[in-house]
Amino acid sequence: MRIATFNINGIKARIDALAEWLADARPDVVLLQELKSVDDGVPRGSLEDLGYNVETHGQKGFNGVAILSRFPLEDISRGLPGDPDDEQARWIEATVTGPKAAIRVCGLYLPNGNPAPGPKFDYKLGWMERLRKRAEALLEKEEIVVIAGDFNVIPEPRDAARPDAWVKDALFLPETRAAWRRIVNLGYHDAIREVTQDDGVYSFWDYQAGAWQKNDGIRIDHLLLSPQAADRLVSAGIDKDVRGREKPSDHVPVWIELDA
DNA sequence: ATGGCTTCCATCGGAAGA
Repeated sequence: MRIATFNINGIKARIDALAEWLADARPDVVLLQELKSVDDGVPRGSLEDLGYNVETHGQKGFNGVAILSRFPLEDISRGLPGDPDDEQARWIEATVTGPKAAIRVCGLYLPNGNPAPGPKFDYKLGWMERLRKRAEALLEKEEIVVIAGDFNVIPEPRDAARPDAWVKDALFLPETRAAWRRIVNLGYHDAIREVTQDDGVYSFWDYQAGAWQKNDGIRIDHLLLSPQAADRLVSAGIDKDVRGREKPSDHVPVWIELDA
C-alpha cells in the first residue's frame, strides 16, 4: 500500500499536474492539502476517472484538505477535535481497508504561524497541542495509523538548505520544534528519517528568488507512523522531480510503501 | 526585503502563503 501526502497549492489550478503525477506514481492513497476550494469546486470527476474515491473538506479561497483512495474509505471525520470555534479546514481522517490490513489515515494542513510572535503563531501552537492530543488518542488503539501532511515544521537544521535564514520564522522557532517533538515522542516515527539520515532532503522550494534552481529547500511535509505502521514500513521517498515540471506546486509529494 | 512568485477572489488590487 503506497500512501502519499501532497500540498498541491490550489486543486483547480493544479488538476492537470496532479492527474499526471497520479497516473505516473499510482499511489493507493493520497492526502492532499491547500485545495483552496469549496467541496463543490473540486474536479472530482477527473480524480474518479483515475480510479480514486474522493473525500474532501474544502473551504473558500484557502486551506482545504482531501483524501483520495483506490480502496474504500470508511468512518470519515472532518475537522481537528478540541476547538468548536475553529472554522479552518485543515484536518480529515478516514479508515482505508487495504488488501492486508485496515489503516487509519489522517491528513493535515498545519497553520503556517507567521508572523511570530502574534495571533497567527498562537493559533499554530494551539493547533499543535490539539494535534498532540488527537495523536495520543490514536495511539491508544494500537492500530496502524499514518498522520501525514504539510506540517509547516522544519524539524532540525539539516532539514533546511539555509537554516540561519529560518531562525525567526514560525516554521523553525524553538517553540514550534518543541511542539513537534512532543508529538513525535508520543511514539511516532518520521517516515523519511526511517530510511535516510542525509541532509539536503527537502519537500518545498519557494517560487521566489530561484529557490528551486539553487536547491534552497526545506523539509516540512511529513508522514508520522504509529509503531504498528512503522513495523510494516517497506520504503519511503520524495518525488522531487515533480517540482521541475510544468506549472508545479511549491511542494512535492512525499510517500511511504507499507506492507498492509 | 516593506518580498523577488503564485493562487484565489474579485475585479484591474489585496490577502495569504513559507
